[in-house]
Amino acid sequence: MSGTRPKRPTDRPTIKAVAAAAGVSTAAVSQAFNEKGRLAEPTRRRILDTAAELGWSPSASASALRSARTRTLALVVRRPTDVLGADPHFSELITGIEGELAPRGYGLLLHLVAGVDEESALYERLASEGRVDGAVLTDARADDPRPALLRRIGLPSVLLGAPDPEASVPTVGLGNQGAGVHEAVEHLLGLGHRRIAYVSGPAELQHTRLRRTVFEETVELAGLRPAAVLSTDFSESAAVAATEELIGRAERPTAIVYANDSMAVCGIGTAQRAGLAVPRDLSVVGYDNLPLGRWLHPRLTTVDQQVQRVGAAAARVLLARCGEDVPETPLEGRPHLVVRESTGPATPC
Amino acid sequence: MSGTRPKRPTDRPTIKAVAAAAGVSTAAVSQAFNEKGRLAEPTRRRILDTAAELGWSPSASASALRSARTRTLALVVRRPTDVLGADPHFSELITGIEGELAPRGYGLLLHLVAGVDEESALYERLASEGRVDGAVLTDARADDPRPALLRRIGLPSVLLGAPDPEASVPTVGLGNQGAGVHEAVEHLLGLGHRRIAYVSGPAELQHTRLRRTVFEETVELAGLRPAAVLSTDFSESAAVAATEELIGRAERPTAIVYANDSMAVCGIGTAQRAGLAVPRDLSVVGYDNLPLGRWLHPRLTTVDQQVQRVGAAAARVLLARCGEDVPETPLEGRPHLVVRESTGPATPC
DNA sequence: ACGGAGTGGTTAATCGATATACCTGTGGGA
DNA sequence: TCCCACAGGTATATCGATTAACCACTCCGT
Repeated sequence: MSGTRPKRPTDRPTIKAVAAAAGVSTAAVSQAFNEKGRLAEPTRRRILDTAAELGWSPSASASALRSARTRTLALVVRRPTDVLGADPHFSELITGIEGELAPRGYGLLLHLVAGVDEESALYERLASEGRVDGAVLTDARADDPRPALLRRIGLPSVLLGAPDPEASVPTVGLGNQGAGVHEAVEHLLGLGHRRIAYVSGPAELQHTRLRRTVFEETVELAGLRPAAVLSTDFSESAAVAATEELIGRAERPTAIVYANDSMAVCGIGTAQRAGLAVPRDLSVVGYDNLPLGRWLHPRLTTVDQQVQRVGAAAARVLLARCGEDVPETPLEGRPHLVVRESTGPATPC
Repeated sequence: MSGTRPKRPTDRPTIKAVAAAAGVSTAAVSQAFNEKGRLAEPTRRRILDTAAELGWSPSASASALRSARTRTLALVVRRPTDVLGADPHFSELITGIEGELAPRGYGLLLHLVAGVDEESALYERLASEGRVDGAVLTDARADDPRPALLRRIGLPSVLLGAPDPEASVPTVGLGNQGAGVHEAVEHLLGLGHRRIAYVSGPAELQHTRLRRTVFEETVELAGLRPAAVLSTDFSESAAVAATEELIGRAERPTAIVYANDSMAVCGIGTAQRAGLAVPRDLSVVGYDNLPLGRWLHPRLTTVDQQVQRVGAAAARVLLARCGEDVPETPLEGRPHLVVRESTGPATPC
């Protein structure tokens, strides 16, 4: 004899044991679990009952091998250089995704990578090993190489970002992505601010460019010019540096809009440390509506973009691509400004 | 004919194709990739090269089925009632774990659950489906049912918490867990504080009880009594409520120690909102040393417990249990107080 | 009475890699 | 010269489920 049992400590029951115990063929057991084929209801019941009794569930590897479906999706998180500021953002996203996966027995394979190349290599490996049925792509970039890559290697995916019918993979995101920043700027203008600055994320991210453009347009539409537009890598230290630069200026801005909440929080801290009161001396707006913002003092005015709901929607699209029977719930709504306490009337200085 | 090819869109090369292309048997290819058996170095090279050329990696499901090893570990995160305060904590943990998994080709399967029962059911399913090789158990509880459960179902696991040789599964954590809180209290006493309160986490968590006990002992050793000890569920709202209760008292505490950073941040916000200055009117200490704390104003004094390193150590223990060749790097060190700006001299009121 | 359509299953090939047992050639010691 | 050890592979059973194809039986209309 050749091939031998690896004999793991766990000797779990197999489909054969269940079939024998229920007095049916293994095919019947499989059908009972997959709701395929045609089984009389009593038979199905009996099979399910005996399986429960024996504590049996189909082996994930065996069924993945045979059916070429792993019931697992991948989420790759690219970490910026240092401590990632966008982190709580991902927690929210994961919550949204998991909410759709769990009830369907799907799993989420999470990976952390350092850079773009590493990320691509990882997708290639995941696809090549057949480890997942699909992947959620976050942070759409300008000229993003990933959709083409995933399409080439045949791994279903969704891209998070502005809905784009032209894209080579489905894109999921709230419509009218600029609305949030637009609203934020209007809000500040309404409060009398005339010198408004924007602290942006990395220029290669698509949403970053869009928001920045909307910022500039909205300000210019009011007959003004942006006080400043600074780019950062989303890191806390960059946010601090940008803020210091801005409030150190002779004509310092009376309001700063940040590309995400984490940076806004750093910005508030930095301003306060410099002796400025928020919002009296400086108004601050964030983006993401992280839970944290509600509890700070002052509470953060921010843009809610419903990351959780977007994550859930992305998961649904992907599940549908994987042949799951998922309700078509199109994602509606748009980013909305949540006015709290970090913004106030402009005070001439 | 019966069994037929499911014919997925992706028709990836198989081990057979590689074997043929390299002019060897499939067994040889397998051995080349698993560094088992005896292959001449040139042969191994050639196989690896042709595999790379064809873009082949062994199918995860097939090799999992045959070898009974999935090269995947599970991390189940139990979410408290509402927005989880402990979240950034998990991000750190995941970072630590992934750092060890990635270089070895392991994956991390992440699940979110609502309660303890759901968590147990999930482990049973994961084990029963053979989806993972092991699991990291977070938040050790008093009378934690999970170690026994995982031992019964034969799923390797590590428990994060105070090292305990008695435990039925290996436990990973910094030694002398109480040291951080002890140091924090000594620090406050040294600053002249006499009315110190503690805002604790859920009583059923082991580390919570330990820290609380250490808090009480240290205070009493100084001949004082705790100003108050309040239990919460780690949620932001509970932290706010506890803080409001404390600062509303006639004899309000001059310092509050929180069981984690998220709550401490909420506490600072709440105190400031009530018109108190931190640390002038109230000193605040957190626990975890989240990145965020460095950027707030005032910067948060907190206890560093090196969550990342603990996560990495846990992963190593688990990998070793899975037969991986992992260096025995025992985890040393203990929690340390990081003094920043949220604590200051007590002012009599 | 007989063909056709259901109903409710079963049979067996197959997914792709792994691991044990086996085979073959080469060199060295007795 | 013979035999054994050993290096360097190969042959194949096997992991545990899935699924297309098939089969036995009942029921019904004509």
